[in-house]
Amino acid sequence: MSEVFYITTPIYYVNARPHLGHAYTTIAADVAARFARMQGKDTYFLTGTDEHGDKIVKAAAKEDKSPRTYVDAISAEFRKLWPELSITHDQFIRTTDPEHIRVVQYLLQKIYDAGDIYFSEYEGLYCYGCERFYTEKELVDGKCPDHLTEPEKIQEANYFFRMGRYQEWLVDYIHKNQDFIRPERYRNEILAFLREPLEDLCISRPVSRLQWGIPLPFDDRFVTYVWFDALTNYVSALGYPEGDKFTTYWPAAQHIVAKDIIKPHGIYWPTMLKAAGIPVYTHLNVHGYWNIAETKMSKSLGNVVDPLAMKNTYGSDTFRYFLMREMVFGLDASFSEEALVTRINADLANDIGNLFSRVIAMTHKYYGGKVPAPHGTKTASMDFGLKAGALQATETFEEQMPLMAFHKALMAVWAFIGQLNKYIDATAPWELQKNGQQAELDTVMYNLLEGLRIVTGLISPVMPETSVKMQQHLGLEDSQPVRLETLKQWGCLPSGHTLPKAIRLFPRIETKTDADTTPPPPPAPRGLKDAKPAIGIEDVGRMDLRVGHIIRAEAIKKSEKLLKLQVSLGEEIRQVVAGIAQDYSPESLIGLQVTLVANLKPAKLMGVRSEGMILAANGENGLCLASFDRPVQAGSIVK
RNA sequence: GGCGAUGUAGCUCAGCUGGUUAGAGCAUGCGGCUCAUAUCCGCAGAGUCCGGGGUUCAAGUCCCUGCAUCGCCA
Repeated sequence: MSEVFYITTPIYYVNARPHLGHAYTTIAADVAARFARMQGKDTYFLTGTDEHGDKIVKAAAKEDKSPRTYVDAISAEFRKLWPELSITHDQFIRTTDPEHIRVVQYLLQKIYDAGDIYFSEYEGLYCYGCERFYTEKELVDGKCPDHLTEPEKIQEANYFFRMGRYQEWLVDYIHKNQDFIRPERYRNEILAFLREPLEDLCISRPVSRLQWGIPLPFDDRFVTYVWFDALTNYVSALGYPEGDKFTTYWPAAQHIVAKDIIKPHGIYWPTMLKAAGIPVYTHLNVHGYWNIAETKMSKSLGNVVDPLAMKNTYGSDTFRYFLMREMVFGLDASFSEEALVTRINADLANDIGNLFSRVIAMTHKYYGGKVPAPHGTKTASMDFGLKAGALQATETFEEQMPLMAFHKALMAVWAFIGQLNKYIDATAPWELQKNGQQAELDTVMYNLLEGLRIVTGLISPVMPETSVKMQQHLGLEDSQPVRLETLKQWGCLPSGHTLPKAIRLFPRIETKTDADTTPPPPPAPRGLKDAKPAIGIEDVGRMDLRVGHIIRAEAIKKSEKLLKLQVSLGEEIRQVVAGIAQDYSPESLIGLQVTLVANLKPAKLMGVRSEGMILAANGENGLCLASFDRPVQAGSIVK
């Protein structure tokens, strides 16, 4: 095994704010990086933002900003988000970084000098609305499918990268390196694509059409376009061509990407590297999409899951665990808060949280919190396959993690957690205590704590915060990063030291069952006391509020609070029952202007029909009717 | 239209090169324990392994075909 590990996420295009997909990719890369560190590898983890291109210019214009101001703002959002999700990247690169720009130009020049970039003039159908060319086939009735206008035939010249030249080499390379692109389905997709002749890649845009880009070093009338700029980040970040980091880490490079960008990463990038004389990366790891399930809980979220909101509601570790456990790397998965809550309660609260809690609690009960010493061979019968189970879990974990099979790795850990819970049942420490079987009890309790030590280590790449918390409660030195090697050895937990009291690692989340069909309220927008859930303008619009003039008022017999009012809305007169008798006498109301909810369903109060509702403030000195500071025509709309 | 993938318990999915009564988690029902976050442990029910052919002593697993869903390409 190599001693070095270099992992990257794609650099995220800043025409949109961070969403679930970004979070997943980045967390997956972080988990891989943390695992590599756990293996003792010299690890480098890169992420960043992609900031050039016409979409950015447009998005910036929409917000009335310069591209620079705009990309600074969105890029900052990504940069601020990652620490919230416990992301431990070593570098955050931006394609607007001067060092990156220099490397892109260096690389372009190098490939240009080698003769793999050429200039070519061509004629095409151009839609000015879309600012792009269309092929005949893409058009609908000869018109742009977006703008429904006929594109114009224009001539343009651009620079092209001779990608086709490397097609054979690439096919051959993919055949020789079975796991170059993985999982296999995406490898097959790339190979299928490569069965057709590979066209050369247009890598420029004339400055007349786009200024927000990196100028070609050999022709300043052009800037480089999208992929050439973006992909280069993986080497520019390392200081290619001569940086130490490049020399050290590049040979161990791995990329993680979502399936929508496999072509640039699986085809453009390897051929670019080949043309530049750079060895290709070792693995392209491709994952699927998160489908957002429309459920009761998530309706209010719309179709975008905000990673930060998830973290704030459920916690970073929990969110990370869910994403890693729920998705089979490579396949699509569906996201719903219901599924998330199910995982939290079942896997985290019940399985691991409760296990941790009960073991620590027993340690306090039986030993005053002091870790007992095991009794070795004398109590060997108390093993119940626990040591073997621990090793099995660790080995499976070690096997699956480098394959990005996070769900399988976690399943192995949970199998061991299940075994620990069974172990408690089988050994029944409370019985041992009652029967005075001290040696057995010592061994059992030590084994449980030791088992927890291993669990703590195994979950650390996925749930770093929880892992640290557990380590502290097991009396382990948290300053020491967890090493995989120590998880394969049984008996590393020292005896004799005193543990802190147990804590709830993962509180259960109470779910409302059946009866509750209304979605739980989204958080109130402000910190008001008794704040109600947020509503949209359409909800406000549903209320028909009117100015009413009170023309008659009388008390309702046997009621202390209610008054019967006749309220004029101009065209009609409404009878309204109002609960204001304690603060207003009937006489005092005549002629007052009030606010009336005019479309409230009629109801009977104390046997009296009421066709609306008068609004009033509930102040310290009783009720105060919502009135108007000037005369307003009865029936006027209030909004 | 071409290529490919998938279709297994109510839900989400494991089932490698074909071989005993088809598995796990969640959900459901019952039982047990009491150390623990009303948690944990055990048991149970439930599946024509998409339909139809075929190869084989033996097929969820291989072949053909149909249907459905999805992806890539055009």
